[in-house]
Amino acid sequence: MSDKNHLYLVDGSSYIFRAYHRLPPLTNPQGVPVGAVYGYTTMLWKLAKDLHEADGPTHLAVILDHSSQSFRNEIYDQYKANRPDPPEDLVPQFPLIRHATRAFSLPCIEMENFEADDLIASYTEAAVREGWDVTIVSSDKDLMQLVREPDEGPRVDMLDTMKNVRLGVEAVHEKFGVGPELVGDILALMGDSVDNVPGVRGVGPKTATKLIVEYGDLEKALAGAETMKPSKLRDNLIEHADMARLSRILVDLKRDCPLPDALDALKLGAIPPAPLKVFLDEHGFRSLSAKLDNGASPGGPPTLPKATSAAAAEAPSTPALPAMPAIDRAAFECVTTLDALDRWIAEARAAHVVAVDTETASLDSVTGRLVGVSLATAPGRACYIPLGHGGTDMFAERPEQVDFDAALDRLRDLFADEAVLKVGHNLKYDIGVLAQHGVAIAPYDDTLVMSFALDAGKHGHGLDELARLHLDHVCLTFKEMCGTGKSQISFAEVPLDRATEYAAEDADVALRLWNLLKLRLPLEGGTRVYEMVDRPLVAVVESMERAGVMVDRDYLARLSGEFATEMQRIEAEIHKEAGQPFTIGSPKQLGEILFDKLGLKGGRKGKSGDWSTDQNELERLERDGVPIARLILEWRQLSKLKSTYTDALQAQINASTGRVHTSYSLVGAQTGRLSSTDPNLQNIPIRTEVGRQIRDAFVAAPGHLLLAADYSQIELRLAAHMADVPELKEAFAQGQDIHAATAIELFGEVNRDTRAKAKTVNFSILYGISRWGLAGRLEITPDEAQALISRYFERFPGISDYIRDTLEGAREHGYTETLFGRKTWFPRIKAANQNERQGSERAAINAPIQGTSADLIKRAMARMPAALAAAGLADVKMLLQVHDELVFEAPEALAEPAKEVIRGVMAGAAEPVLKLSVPLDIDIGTGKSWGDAH
DNA sequence: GATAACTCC
DNA sequence: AGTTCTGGAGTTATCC
Repeated sequence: MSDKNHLYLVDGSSYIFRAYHRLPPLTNPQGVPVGAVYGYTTMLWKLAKDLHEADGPTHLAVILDHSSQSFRNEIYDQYKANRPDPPEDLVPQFPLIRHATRAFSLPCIEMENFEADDLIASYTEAAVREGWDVTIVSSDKDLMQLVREPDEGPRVDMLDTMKNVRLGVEAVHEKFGVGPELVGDILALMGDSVDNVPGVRGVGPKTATKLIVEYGDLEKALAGAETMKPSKLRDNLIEHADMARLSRILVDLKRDCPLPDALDALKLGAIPPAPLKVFLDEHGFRSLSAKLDNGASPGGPPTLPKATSAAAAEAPSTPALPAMPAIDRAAFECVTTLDALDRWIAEARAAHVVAVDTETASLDSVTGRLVGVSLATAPGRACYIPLGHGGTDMFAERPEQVDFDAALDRLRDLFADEAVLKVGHNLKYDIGVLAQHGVAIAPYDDTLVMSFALDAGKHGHGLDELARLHLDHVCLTFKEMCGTGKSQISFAEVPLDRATEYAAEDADVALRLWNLLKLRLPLEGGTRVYEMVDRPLVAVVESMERAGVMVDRDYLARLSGEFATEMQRIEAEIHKEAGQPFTIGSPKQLGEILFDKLGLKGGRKGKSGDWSTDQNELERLERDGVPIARLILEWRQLSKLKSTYTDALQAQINASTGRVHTSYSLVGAQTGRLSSTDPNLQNIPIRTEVGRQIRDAFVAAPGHLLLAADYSQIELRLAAHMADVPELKEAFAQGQDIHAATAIELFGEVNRDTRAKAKTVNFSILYGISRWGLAGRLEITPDEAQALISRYFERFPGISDYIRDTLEGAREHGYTETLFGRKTWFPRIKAANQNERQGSERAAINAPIQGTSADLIKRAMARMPAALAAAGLADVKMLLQVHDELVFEAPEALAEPAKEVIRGVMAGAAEPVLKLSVPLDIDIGTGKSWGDAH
């Protein structure tokens, strides 16, 4: 950070036009349109907040056009003559820009006869003469003439706050192909239809750049026209030379206007909150107002997190903090004696917080051998304790290290110390590794989970990514330590000095991130969901993973064999139908066989140019009476079941436990759902009879039963509650068939057909489907689908209100929220690209419902172990979660009593913070296998 | 590594 | 000018 003065000049007039087109048409409580003003206000907030940041403003002024007339009209009476009137709902926002600026106690400068651009140019000149840096907050191409980037001396750049990019000389070159000093010449040749700068007919940006680059400047290009070979361009240049010269004068910026305020008067300081508060409340800018109430004041210490506007969503969230020392890998200590270890442990106890990271020989927390532990006690204070480096056999060479057991004994006490908070990034992993050695970790904070609670949807949450975003630091990578592919080595083989740099850095970074994120949680409303749901869940989910689930290997092998035989039979039939052998598993070959060789009609091609052969397409062919289609579908199903389940699952059985240990990600789904990998136990087949057999491979241990408990219709229930639909709530309260009830509302009668349709509509609405999507699903026309949707909204007006309110909220704030306050961000909700935007809209409609459902089951999971223990059922183990279902393993005698405890915890998951207006019904079954338990 | 296909809620 | 074709996940296979 430099103590140099840095002047920010905000081009208010051009900003408001852009904001008007980019932001939704909000109105304030008085009904005045304020969308652009809101954008402007959040921009000022962000700019003022960056005071004291590197490259942030020390001085700031907003520059406005005084009127539509300026001295240029005297030079050329047609200047800006055919500019259209501003849109009707933008006009009342012009004066509000001045109000907003005054509310921030910032200088607002305008001057008769001069345009904002001229004042900006003049202030820039004056500041540069004083040796100040200048940032012009605008994306107006005319102002690019002012950019400068000398080897030494002041720098002038531009800042586009909407795209959050800074533009320097390089960007000018990119846009115009020449440096800033020649931009005026380019603009003069091009002309500008909006400002009615004539330019030369037939010359656009490309030709203008070509001419200036070739001849050197405007005058030389005009002079050179005479010698050009005859062309339309040559004629135009000669004919319009005078217009080009006039244009050059019009686009030139006046750099010596009188300055209404002296430079020093533009000094940026703490912004008095009182007038700002009045302004924010007057216009209903609630999120900013709340921030102000929370103590965040833009412009002066303390500087706190930025506004929760959609614009802010695109930038990384980095609150200003007391300065931390730079990350210095050379300062990390490699601990090789017990004395040194004791000193670090004492330091951690004194600090009452320690960041922890474990290194293992493989990436599996159940089998991964512990290789070392790193600790950090303060930013910049970190060490690595190697415990298992070197070869594993008795005679292998091992670098000097502390005694494994003695070190773990000492760490065990520290990690269980109630007075020392343990911080880690993805602690679930470290808890799992250390549990293998009888070491427990409590209390703890997890920066991965904290980041997710704050920024789900904004960016990833990996340690390296967060370090780049929040600490502007690039971490050493695992790849740099261990290599990749065949030559990859185990972390145990990494030399101690390198291992120390890598491992201690991770602990140091985690601790720094924790310092940032713990500050943001309460300010941004993330505390409740983090403390009540996600943080306690880390240990609960870890114990589920470690428990694993028993899988019957012989049974799977038998199924694999059956599937293989059946596949061979079908394969032969398919090849016979096709008249030649081919790879059925290749969609490309299959498409060619079906549509080129056999000449089947009605195929569609995807964007790769290949024929589509997906399930929809094959089912269509089947209906058209094409026998091969059915065979392919059957073959595909068996192939999927065999490769993904019956073969793969056998390989996933852990050799030492004899069980399958999945890994759950707490940050895997933007909505707050868990995800499951290695293997994914959340997509075990159930829909078809053949697939269902795989569920029978998941069995209870001898003397035990599996118990499966699932929420019935949870998302529809939550939709009925959240959108406040009396008819649906009533139907749920009376335990009615909800799809049948919907069918009555939609079609006036219930039969198989109308119920199935109603069910489709119910789910489709939750997913924000369009009429075209529904039409495809129900095989009706888009018009009929639209009629159905309209009728649904008419019958359940709460649903259409919910959708409207959810989308408005997402556009205004950039995020949606669950009933428990979990945020999901939608940075693309205002994307110019329609597909992207509508995709975000559908996701935003669904996220509060799916996310609330995820919150509920997670709350149930977090409470479950204690509830079971309190009922004397500590031997009942929670094993699996499948979004609305929990699977337990219970000693046979405990299965019945466990049912009631589990039902109680699940049904009461919303309480006490929330009273739902619909009951939560739980279906519970038991059996020797997962299949039986359903 | 990308794409298409399929599995689940 | 012309299109819009349900949300959230993970794994396997083929092909480049």
